[in-house]
Amino acid sequence: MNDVKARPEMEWVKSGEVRISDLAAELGLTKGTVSRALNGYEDISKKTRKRVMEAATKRGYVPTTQARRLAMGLTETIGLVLPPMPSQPVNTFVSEFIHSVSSALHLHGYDLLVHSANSEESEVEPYRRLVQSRKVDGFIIFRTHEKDPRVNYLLNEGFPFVTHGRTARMAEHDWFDIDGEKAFRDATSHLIKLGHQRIGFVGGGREFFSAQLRLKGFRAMLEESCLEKVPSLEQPGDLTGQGGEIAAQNLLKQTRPPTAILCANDASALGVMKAARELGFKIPEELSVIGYDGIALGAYIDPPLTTLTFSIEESGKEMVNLLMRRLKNPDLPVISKLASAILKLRGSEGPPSSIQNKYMENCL
Amino acid sequence: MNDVKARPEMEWVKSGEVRISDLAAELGLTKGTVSRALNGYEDISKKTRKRVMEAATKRGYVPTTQARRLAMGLTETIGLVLPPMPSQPVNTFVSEFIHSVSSALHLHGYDLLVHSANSEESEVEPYRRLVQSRKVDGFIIFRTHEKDPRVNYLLNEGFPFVTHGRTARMAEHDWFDIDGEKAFRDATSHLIKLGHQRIGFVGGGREFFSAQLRLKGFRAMLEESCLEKVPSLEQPGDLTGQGGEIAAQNLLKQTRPPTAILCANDASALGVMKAARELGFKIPEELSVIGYDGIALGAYIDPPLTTLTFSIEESGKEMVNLLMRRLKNPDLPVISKLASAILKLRGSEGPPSSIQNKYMENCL
DNA sequence: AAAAATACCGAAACCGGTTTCGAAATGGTT
DNA sequence: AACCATTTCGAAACCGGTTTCGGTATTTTT
Repeated sequence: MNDVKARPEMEWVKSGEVRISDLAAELGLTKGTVSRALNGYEDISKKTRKRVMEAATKRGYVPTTQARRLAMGLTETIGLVLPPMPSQPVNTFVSEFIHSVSSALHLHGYDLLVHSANSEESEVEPYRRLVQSRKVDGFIIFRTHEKDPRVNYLLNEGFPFVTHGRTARMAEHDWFDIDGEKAFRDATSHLIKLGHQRIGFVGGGREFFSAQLRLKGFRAMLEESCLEKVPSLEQPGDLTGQGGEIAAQNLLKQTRPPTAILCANDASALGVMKAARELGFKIPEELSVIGYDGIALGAYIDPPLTTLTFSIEESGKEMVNLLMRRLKNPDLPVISKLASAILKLRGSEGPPSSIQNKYMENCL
Repeated sequence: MNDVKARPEMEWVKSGEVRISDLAAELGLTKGTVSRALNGYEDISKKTRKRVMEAATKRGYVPTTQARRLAMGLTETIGLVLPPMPSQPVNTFVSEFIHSVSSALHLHGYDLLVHSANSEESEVEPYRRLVQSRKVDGFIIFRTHEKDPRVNYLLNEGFPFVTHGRTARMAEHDWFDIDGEKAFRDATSHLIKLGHQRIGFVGGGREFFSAQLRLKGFRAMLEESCLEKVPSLEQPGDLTGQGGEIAAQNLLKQTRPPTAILCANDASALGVMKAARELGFKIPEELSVIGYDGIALGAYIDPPLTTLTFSIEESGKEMVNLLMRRLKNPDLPVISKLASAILKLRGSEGPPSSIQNKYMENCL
């Protein structure tokens, strides 16, 4: 017995050089047996299992992922397609989100494949390619549109996915979202309670469903508080600082400018603050500004930006949970999860300089 | 002939349902022949090639990636491991970088696998796992340390990778870097020309090699300009806003505070500006601040942050080029590329309130 | 002790492609 | 017409695993 072991063998092989067939030959078994031993099949004796496991760890055997996945008919990979980068990256959401999704997937033995879309081609093209080449088992989609071609395509294909954000077809697919409507109701309510009567709104691009919901929440709270809806106080935006600047100029140059501005995101809010400074508005004394996203940088500007914030970490985790559930059982009914944002008061809002409560009394 | 075609066939199959064997059977060929026809082998007649190609597009055949890669013995995938997220994500570098790397890889037919490291385990662990399971062909590494365990591991394994940033072993591996030393020489020189004599420095963590090089450039320019090196003016930092705040307090509470502060990145600079405001320093009149990174939001604060900036887009592209070259021919000599940052003047720096040029005359 | 049940492992098919090798069919020469 | 060179394709091995099925060895039952 010892003689056999005594013959010179390689002390150490570089990682990934040991195949299952090598192990099998070394142990005098077939690769099928080795495979079952390592994967916990019941038809392997304790003794052989132990032999196999020990040899595997000793030789540093790790199964080749590609081969295993091919044999098992799955990719254990989730795709995430980055939208075309705006010229001005607006916030740190994407990197945080990727980080969170990736680590959550890892707990389930899944990998994250990140693809980037270029702006020339159709939005669904990357998805189509990934589906057809069978590189992924499912998708994480974010920044949904109301009528989202990606969602349409995947629903049509019957391909698993979860969205961050709702769509027109949200009854047909799993989704996770932040309750932006409620968030903006809260923020609006906060401003109204501070005494604001003329509140401006900087939107986030009509294409994003979430932006519409935020606007909806804003309008709803205005109506609930018996404040008249002034169309000129609702400005479109594009989620960038530049868009915020333009919108703010349109708002503040009016004969009766708003005393507060609610922004669809923090980047817009920063643009608004810049424009306000340049037009001579003091924040928060003469103008309150509230953003959405909770970016860390908001705490370092003057005044620190009051914002609506939520846990990106949690978002990623929840979405992965939804997706894993779907992959395990494609026929389960669709479910969704709505998380809420919280208003983080940091100082860019306050009571208006001259409080006029005349309208307030009319309500209720 | 027509009879044969006239029998009912499926009009449309869902994506990814056609295998090469289906195509072969349909065409009366073997899968080997079909494969060679599709891959441009010369031993296929024009006629059959055309037949095969047409049938392939008609049936929407796309080869299964897993199978192809297994057969060809490569993964066509590059790994990128995200470092543990700081509690306050500081900038948009990561998402931009991922986007750029991903789209550059895509041009070469490669995929990007994004993994995230959790802080509990060793830094090399994710790399080890990816190497052993043969999930990737190479790595993109960023935020290098001078003595980088990841680099050590991969060099030892002989596994291909490219770093963003130099290391102690930079002669042994391909790398891309921004010339932070030159950048900080430039920035320091700019401040000196404006008349500053006492310049503070907020570092970026001793563990990052790039931070040390920036400090080196700062010191070199001081010496070149015959300004004395004051140890108390060099404060450590951690690339976060909070770190910047603390460093700035240490600098500005001194009996002779600096008239300008150079920061290892923009996030630190924002922290510095916040602390300066709170201590009553007017920027840029009483204190000049310069950052590094060129984050877009820096343009929206008051005053807009002067910063050193470079193209992340280009960084990603260059690194992918280096890596692709390495993968094609592992035995090529190592090469590197050093790009330069440019000083983007936005307004957070200016001449000191009281210019004292007495020391200047002594130099040369 | 013979029969039946069980434990354990080998053999082989399979996942879906790629690539090598050799044979048949075609074409060109003499 | 016989012969050799090319063209063209089929057959089969291979990548590195997983999983089904069936056959011994071994144990349990009667």
